[in-house]
Parts: sequence; C-alpha cells; structure tokens
Amino acid sequence: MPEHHSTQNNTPENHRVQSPGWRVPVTAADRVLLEIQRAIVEGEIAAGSKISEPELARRFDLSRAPLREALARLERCHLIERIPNAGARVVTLSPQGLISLYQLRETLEGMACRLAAEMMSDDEISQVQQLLDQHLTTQRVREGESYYQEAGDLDFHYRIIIGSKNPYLINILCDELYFLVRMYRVQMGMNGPRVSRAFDEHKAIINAIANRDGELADLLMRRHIGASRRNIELQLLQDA
Amino acid sequence: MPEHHSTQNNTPENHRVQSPGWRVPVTAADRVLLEIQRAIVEGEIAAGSKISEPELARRFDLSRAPLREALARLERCHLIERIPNAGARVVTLSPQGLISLYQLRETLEGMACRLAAEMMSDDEISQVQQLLDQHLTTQRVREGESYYQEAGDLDFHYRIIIGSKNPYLINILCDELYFLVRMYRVQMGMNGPRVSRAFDEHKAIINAIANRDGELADLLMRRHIGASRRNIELQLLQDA
DNA sequence: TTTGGTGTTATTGTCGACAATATGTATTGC
DNA sequence: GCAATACATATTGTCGACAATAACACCAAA
Repeated sequence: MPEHHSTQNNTPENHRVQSPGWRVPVTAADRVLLEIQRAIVEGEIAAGSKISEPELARRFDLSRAPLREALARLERCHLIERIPNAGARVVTLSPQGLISLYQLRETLEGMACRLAAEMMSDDEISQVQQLLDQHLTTQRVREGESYYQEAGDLDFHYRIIIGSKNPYLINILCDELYFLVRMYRVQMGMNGPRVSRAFDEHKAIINAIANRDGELADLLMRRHIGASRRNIELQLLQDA
Repeated sequence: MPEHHSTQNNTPENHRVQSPGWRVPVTAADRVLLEIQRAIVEGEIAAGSKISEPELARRFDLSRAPLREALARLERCHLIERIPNAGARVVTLSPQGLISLYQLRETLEGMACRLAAEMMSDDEISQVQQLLDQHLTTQRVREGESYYQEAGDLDFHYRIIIGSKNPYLINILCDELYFLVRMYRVQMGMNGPRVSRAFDEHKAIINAIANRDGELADLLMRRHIGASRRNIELQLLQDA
C-alpha cells in the first residue's frame, strides 16, 4: 500500500487548509527544503542558475548532508536538474516545458475529477462548495491581489485531487508538479482578467462532481486548465 | 526545460534496448540503487520488511551516505516508504494499491498513445512494428519463459512512452512507476494465457498510431492495461 | 495482570574531513 | 594564431564519528 498522501513536506508558508499528510518540517533537511523551494519558486534563486552546495550550506548555516537530502527532493519536484559529478542547476522555464507540464495536468486533473465524482463523500463536496463561496467574497475584498487568488485556485484543485483517493495520483500532482506549476505562475506574473472566469469554471466543475457526473467534470477540468495554460503562454510570449 | 528523459538510472540488468537517457551507473549510489531495486522487485528483500541502514551498508560494503542517496531514490519510485527518525520499510503489495497504480497507468499510457500518434516519426513507428515481429518469433522459441515475454511487453510500452516526447510523462512512467509495476508482476508470478493476446493488442495499438489515430490508440491502450490489471488482480485474489 | 513511567539500546540525522572527478587556465607544439 | 595537453583549482562523492531521536525492555504501582 502506498503512503496515504505523501512523504514530502510542502507546507506553504501561508498555511491555508491544514491538508492531510502535509508533514510539519521536523528535520533540518525539511526546513531548508521549504526555504529553497520558496526561493526558487519566487525567483529569488534565478531560473537556470547554477546551484553551489558550499554556498547554500553557508547561506543556511548547515552541513552539506541535509542540504543534499533537500537537493534530492528538489530534483524530485523538477525544480532543479542534477548531473553526476557536475552539480545542479535550477530549471529554466520555456514555452515547451510549460506545454508539456500543462498537458500532463490536463490529463491528471481530469482523471482526478472522474475519480472524485465517485469517491468524494457528500460532506467533502459541500465543503468545497462552501470554500468557493468563501473565496468569492474574500477575492472581491482583495481585488487585484493576485496572491490570494492563486492560493484559492490551488486550494480548489487540491481538494479535488485529494478527493480522488488515489495515492499515486495525489503524490504526483501535490508533491511533484505543484511547485513547478507555482513557479511558472509566479514568475510569469499571473494576474489578468481570468480571475472571475476561473470562479465560474470552478463552480461548474464541483457541480458536475456533486451530480456524480465524472465524465463532465473531467471535460470541464481539462478546459479549465487548458484556458489557464493559454493565459500563461500568452504572458510568456509577450515577455520574449 | 525539464531533463530530456530522466536523471535516474534504471538500466535493467538484461540491458535490452539501449534507450536514450538511461544513465550508466557511475557513482556508488547508482550501483547500490540498481542492486537494491532488483532485490526488492524480485522479492529478495521481502515486501513490507524493515530497511536497516547499517545492515545494508555492511551488505553492500559502503558508507551510509551513498546508501541514503539510494534510499531517497527508492522512495521516489515508490519501492520504499520512509518516516522521519523512524526508518524505511519496503512497500506492501495490496489489491487496492494495484488498482490505484493501474488506474494511473491506464490514463497516462493512454495519454502517451495520443501524443505518440502525432509526435512519433514514421521511422520510429516502423521500428516498433519491427520490434513486435521480432518479439513474436523469439517468444515462440522460448515458449513458457515468461521473462522474455515481460521484457518484450515492457519494451513495447517503453517505446510508445518515449514517443510521446513529453519529458514529465516519460519521467513518471519510466522512472517512478516502472519498478513498482515490475514488482507487482514478478511477485504475483505473471504468466498465464495472456501472452498471445497481448501481442495482438500491441499490434492494434501501433497500427492505430501508424494511422495517426490518437483517439483509437488511447482507447486500445486503456483496454490493454485494464485487461492486464484484471489478470494480475486474479492472481492476487487466488493467492489470498 | 495490566498500565504507566523510566532507563537502555539501537537507529537515524548531522557534521567535518578526505578522495575522486570535473572545470578553467596556462602552456606547449604545430 | 589555434589546438591540444597538462596543471591548478573548485566542486562533488564518500567516509567515519557524533548528536538527537525513537523503539524496546524493565520495573513499579494500581
């Protein structure tokens, strides 16, 4: 039996929902992992730059042993790439990489919807609906602050992924792809007019799940992510 | 841009096709990783048993540092589960785990077929067709030896996954799920009458790809894997 | 007998130093 | 002037020992 949810601790600094399985950082490697993850996602450590183990060890004031443990996990979630005996580099963002990543998300989160439609309890579903209404109000208050919008969006997706009850699927989406998706969104400066449309799409998806219509939920989620990809893709082409 | 194929070295002991990206083991951690992977997949290290770092370090005659590196990668491909400050255990095989794993395979390899139908060159496709005919003859000669059959099957799937050209998809299927699938098949003692049917199904799939019919290839692959899952599931229930 | 606490033991996490490998630079030959 | 080689430097991989934590056994009290 696979681990229920995960072994990696990706507790976002802004807590959000205390989701099952997100381990609280206990070891030194855990803590430095969180810090480096944040730094890479937010571009503080530039995309494509070389990772120096001695430098990071000094910067975070610990030995190279826990640091290498953290690097191994960073590689696992595709934030860095390692070459034996040659070191590690932060990944570089590219249109091709974005397309590949979102292709995968479309398929996997579509699958999550299909499974969630038959696995989520009525209670879990109504909690998500409640969450959406809640986000709608707070989002109106914080108009323009894209941060809360992003947190809300990821929260919604997260719930449905968990709702699929498939531990391997959950692991891939929440542990391995989560941070890379965030990195693209943050560094492409996601905001724009998609905010309100996303809420309607979320509503439609959870409604399909509430009606136990897995096929429809799958389709809607694919569209939703596809639209999100085109949105980022646009930004990426404008910058270049 | 993500690594073209992988960073993990999962060169099976019986070489097979020299696939792009499968790194030859260069470091000590690489070598011990391969040995432990084989030992776990073949049940030499029993499923569910506890992993002792000092014991394994003695057994393979190296320090705990490269061993821990190997353990981190074993966790990545779901062969072991680690708990902080408490150690690691080999995964236990269960019907529920098998279903979750194959659900994911159906979706992902279906996606691979859809992408392969538009990404693979005519040359790559004909190579796979050639490979199938080749497997058919060698399989007749080695009737009953399920090992070559398994290698041939995995080879076929491998080619199509690579053909999708999506590095994240390739990484998940070939690096993270590959060994766990093998573990289920080996420890459930896969043989049975599915051998010949699998070849026909493989033929149909590659034909659909050759016709650039991604939808059909997707459907056929899902069926193919679904049948394979039911086959293993049967064995698993018989044993229990 | 069972339960709670305590001490012991073993395992994991972390550290600093050494060895092996790759990167960059200077030098030599053409 | 350019290419290839050899050297110097820095970085990664590995080692053995120590510190921190958890598992286990033992003992005491109810």
